[in-house]
Amino acid sequence: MFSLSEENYLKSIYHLEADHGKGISTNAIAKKLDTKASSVTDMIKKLAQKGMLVYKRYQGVSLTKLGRKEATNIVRKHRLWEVFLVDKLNFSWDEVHDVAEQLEHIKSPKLIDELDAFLDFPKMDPHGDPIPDKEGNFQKIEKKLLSTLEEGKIGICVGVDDSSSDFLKYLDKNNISLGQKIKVVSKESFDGSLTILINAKEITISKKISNNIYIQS
Amino acid sequence: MFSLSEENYLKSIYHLEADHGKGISTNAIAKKLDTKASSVTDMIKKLAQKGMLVYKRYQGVSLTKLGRKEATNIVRKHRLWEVFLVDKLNFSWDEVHDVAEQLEHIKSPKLIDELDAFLDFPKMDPHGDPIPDKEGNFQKIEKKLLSTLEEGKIGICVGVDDSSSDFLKYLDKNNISLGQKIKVVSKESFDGSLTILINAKEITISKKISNNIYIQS
DNA sequence: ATAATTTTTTAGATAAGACTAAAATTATTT
DNA sequence: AAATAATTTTAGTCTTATCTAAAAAATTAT
Repeated sequence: MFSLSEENYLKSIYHLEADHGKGISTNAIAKKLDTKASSVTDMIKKLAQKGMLVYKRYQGVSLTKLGRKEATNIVRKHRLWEVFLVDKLNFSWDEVHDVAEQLEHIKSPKLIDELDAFLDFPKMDPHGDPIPDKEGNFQKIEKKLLSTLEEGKIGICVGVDDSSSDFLKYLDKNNISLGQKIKVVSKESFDGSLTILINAKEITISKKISNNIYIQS
Repeated sequence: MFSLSEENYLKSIYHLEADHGKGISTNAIAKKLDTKASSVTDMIKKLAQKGMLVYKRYQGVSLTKLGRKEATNIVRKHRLWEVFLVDKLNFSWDEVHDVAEQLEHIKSPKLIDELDAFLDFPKMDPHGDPIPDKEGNFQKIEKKLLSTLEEGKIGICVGVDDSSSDFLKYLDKNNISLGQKIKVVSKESFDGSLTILINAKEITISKKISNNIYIQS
């Protein structure tokens, strides 16, 4: 069994590996968890001890198979709870994160599989991120950043990179949601801003925004 | 905000007060929480500091209005989650306690009220215990112990005192559930054992069992 | 290649919550 | 009412997970 803290470390390292490949630095983990590097050193020693990751002094860490399995399960729980909150309890996609952050640590062999069934085995969470199945497998979704879409092309929103409440509220305000059809009308080469067509309405978004929206085209 | 530990103390003291009236001894709390009296002393000092209970050295404790409100809310959460687990996730009534024990500590202003609505504002949990509403009010259920029912009389099972898995499994095995009609066929004065009629079938139960079943008659 | 900088680790401290053992208080007997 | 027993509190220790400050190692710049 793992403590709440240990689980948070495993999850963070998992996400960092997904974004930047193996070999995660102490500092990167510290930044992700908003803690100090010295605290990270202590914890990764403990997790290495438990066989969850490989650690060599000054060399950063990589999850072991076991560690990845553990982390995947936490991610699975997090995302299933998010679906529950949105689908069943009327949460909006910008409200779910903090609560799911707590719910993901509930320990029960039966609970999460029943929840999965109750939700009808969803394949992705409210932000378009894939939900691992019981065995830890999930389908990789073909996606690219909206910012890479060429002028005149059409894409469908399949996810967001940033899941902060502020960003998601911005999207809501502009009618951007999962499954939404988006057409790039024009692209400003100076600052990378995009004019896009949504529901027959044109809006202009900054490069920073289009860099956080995933589309399928 | 309260820590997990503080919440568990508040909840235990609340239950002890419900059973034995005000003025709960250090030892009683220690026994309930399976901890040492010295640990209890430390914690009740802290909770007294926070205005959750009244404490005078060597005199035991009583919850303040605020403390009771806090405790009631935890009980509300616990029981709502129990309903969720049984009604939606196919848990049986002997499986819910440990998971609800974890879920009751999830902190979210919105979560519990949405859950309440989602479950259609249930008035009691799977063991027949009342669920406090948002304001902390709940209806007291008229009930008495099956052991006090006279020969020939009929009652309806409305709750259980002991919620241990073993006891609940015993009840399942003998078709005793909430709402079940029970007729006392005969009463053995020697050991207080009861022969009862359930679904046209007679079974004999010990005094210990009948002392843990609440009925309405 | 050496100096300066950054990153990482170690050492020692702190807070929460639990524990043991001993002292203080209250309750019960005789 | 004194003696004994039980309960409660205090004092000091331990563990987990944090922190700060300083030392060690690695990286980058000159």
